[in-house]
Amino acid sequence: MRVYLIDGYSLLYRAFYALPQSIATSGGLPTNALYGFTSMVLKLLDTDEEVGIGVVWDGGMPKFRTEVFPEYKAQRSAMPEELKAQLDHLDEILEAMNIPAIRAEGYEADDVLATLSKRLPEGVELMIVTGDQDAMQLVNGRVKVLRTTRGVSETKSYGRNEVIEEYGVTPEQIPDYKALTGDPSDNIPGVRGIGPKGAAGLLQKFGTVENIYENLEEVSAKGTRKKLEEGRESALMSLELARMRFDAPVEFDPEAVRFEGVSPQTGEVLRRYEFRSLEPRFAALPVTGGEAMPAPERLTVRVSEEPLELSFEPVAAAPVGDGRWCAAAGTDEVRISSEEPDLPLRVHDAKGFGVRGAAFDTYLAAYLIKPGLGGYELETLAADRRLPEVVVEHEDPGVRNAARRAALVQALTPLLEGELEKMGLARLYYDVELPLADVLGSLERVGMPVDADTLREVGREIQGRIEGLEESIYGDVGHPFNIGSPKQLGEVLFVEMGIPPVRKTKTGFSTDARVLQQLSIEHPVADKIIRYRELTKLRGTYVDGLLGLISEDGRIHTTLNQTTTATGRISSDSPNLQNIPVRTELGARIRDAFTASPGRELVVADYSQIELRILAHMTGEPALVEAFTGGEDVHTRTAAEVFDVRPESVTPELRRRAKMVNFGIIYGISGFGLASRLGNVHPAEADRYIKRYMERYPKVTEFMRATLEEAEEVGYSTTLFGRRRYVPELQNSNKNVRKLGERLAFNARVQGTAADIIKVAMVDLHPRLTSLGADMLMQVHDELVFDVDRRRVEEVARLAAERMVAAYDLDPPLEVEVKVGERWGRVRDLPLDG
DNA sequence: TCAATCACG
DNA sequence: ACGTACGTGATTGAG
Repeated sequence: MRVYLIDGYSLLYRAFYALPQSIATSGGLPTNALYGFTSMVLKLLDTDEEVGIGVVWDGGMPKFRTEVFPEYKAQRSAMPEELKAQLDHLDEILEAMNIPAIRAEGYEADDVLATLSKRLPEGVELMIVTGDQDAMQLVNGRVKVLRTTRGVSETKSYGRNEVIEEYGVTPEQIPDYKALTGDPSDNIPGVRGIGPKGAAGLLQKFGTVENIYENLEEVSAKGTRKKLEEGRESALMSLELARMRFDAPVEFDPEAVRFEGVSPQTGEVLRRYEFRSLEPRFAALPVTGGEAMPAPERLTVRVSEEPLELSFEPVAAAPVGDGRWCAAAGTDEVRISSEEPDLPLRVHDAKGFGVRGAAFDTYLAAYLIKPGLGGYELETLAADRRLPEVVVEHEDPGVRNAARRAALVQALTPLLEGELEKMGLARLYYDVELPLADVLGSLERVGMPVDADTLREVGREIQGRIEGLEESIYGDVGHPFNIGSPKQLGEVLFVEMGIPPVRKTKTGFSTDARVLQQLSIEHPVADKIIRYRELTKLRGTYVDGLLGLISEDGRIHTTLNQTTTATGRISSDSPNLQNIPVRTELGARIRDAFTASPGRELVVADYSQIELRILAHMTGEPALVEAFTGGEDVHTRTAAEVFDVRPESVTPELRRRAKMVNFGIIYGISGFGLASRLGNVHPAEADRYIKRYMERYPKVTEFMRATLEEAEEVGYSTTLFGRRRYVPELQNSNKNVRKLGERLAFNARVQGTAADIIKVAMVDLHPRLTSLGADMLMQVHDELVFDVDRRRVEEVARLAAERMVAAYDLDPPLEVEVKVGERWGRVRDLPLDG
């Protein structure tokens, strides 16, 4: 049997430094070392032969070497935080994969490996897996070293011949070799001035260090002899250090390391670390109950075909797929039902399965408990909470799966309920998120009416303009090329035409709108490219894209995601109706294709400056609160404060800058960032704006400080409604990542509170609209769109504005503006005074 | 599949 | 000294 013994820390460090830090879970946990380590293990196990595998770790401080030489390994700096954070998780992964850990108290991993290499039982061949060279001295007929190269993606196997080829000495001579050359990583000094070539030559002639010193007069080169003489003491001490010890209290037990398969939990564990690319490789591995660990508890579920009995208890359910459902009343009995399940139901993703009025939704609960994970699979939630595996006794795979899911939901519900309660999220859950799922489901089903003819007409006009621009651009450049390829465009502008590049991206020249804007002053072609980009964007995403998504009912039915954002906002996809153009003239014409249904008008109600009002409320900053309660224009007020002018002297340009400053504050500001948005303002100047803002609005400054202090302590920041955003970035050792964490923590409070407020308004408004025969069509973060009978426009507008303002008793109060029109791109103000 | 770009709040 | 504004989703080109 071939046995792989991995030098744990060696491989871990190698993986950590070889792989990019950008490998991390969506929750921010760095996983590069875990990924590299796991990938290597999978590589070793990718065989049909019988193998053994284990990981060898240091077992406490090695007394022996510190006595000989106190500075031993003193050079090694402390483990980086990002690696430390991964260490515990590696235990979990290896445990799940049934890979044993091997260590001996007071002995280093090297010593354990050395001892084991001398105690191989009959029929065992040892392969030592490591990222460094120490183990080379152990190589013999039955022991080889597998060393990682090029990071961890490739390996090289060292037998006796390979060692000789690379080092010029035999494996037995490696300690002597290191005693001469030294090894900085182990702080072995060696002999000053003797390198690999010299050491190999000497050892080829004399065999050992001892022999070299006994026959020093035979060393022909005078310089070398002198160096050896001076380094005698150092060489002998180094030899002591370089030799491994073979007396660790360990025995080689092939049965303990024999690999028979990974535990059934491995899939869940790897999924939790988001190692998606590794999944196919581990799927090929055999699975066992895992002798080393207690067999997992199983929950066996019986399925009955009898019709579901009515019950007053909530019932967990999952769809079978053919209109029937599996319903779990307890976790050990599941029934199939094709009845209407009017019962209060517990489900996972009610909206996704068309369930209304759910009593509990594990999907939404998991999101509130930890937003920003990117996915909330039922199986993952169950594995995270160490739920037993559910086994269903039924022949139909569809039924089996549905029954299993129903049982999991039933078992998870009380756990998640308890977590929500403990975290202070129960109200937000039951009063807002859970009812909101029904509202969003309704918006999706109703859909946005779209006028395809308008879209096609705008499309034709855009197409004409694109063709004209293409010709003109080719003319300027001198030949045709793919304007849509940033690579080709960069080549044309900055190489062929010799225009000095403004910025670089990771892969080449930056050609984004800001760069082109800057170039357009001297080079008219840049402006044409800007317009070309705008037009092709409109054509591709909004004309062609939307036309392809109009349903037979003449409407577009988007999907509204309730669990995707880190801040609590909802998002829209397939298509995204939250980014329909509005800012340019042509963009607004695309928006015109979204219409009211016949006989109706669109009513658009949006919160005015909701994020800045929230900031005023949360900070209690008088200057900010007054600006709103006094009905001032907040950007003008900020301009007056920051630029130190009277409000009536604020020019449009100053107001524009102040508006940027206000946005910057909400996003978490830096002078450089602000300057780069403002253009023609130096970072130092922008820094002064910020400094001035902080002086004029001291309570905002204090609030930011308090937010960070708390987030650092508890690990998350909260909205007014208690919604959390975890900010692991604050613990990162990289200063820039920590700075990012500060911005995230602060911004999430403001953006998240705004998201909470409009969600409350939606839940409140939806049933009231139904009774007035009006439809809610869309939510765009701070704005709601309604489809309203002409005769009821004013009534609905008043109701919407009133309920949106009432959603939260803010100080300064919330304010809502209402617009009306047949087309989304042409809505006019609807004054509602009195 | 990833990076660049750009649409929205 | 160093890298830099928050949150999304869709399209495109290129490896």
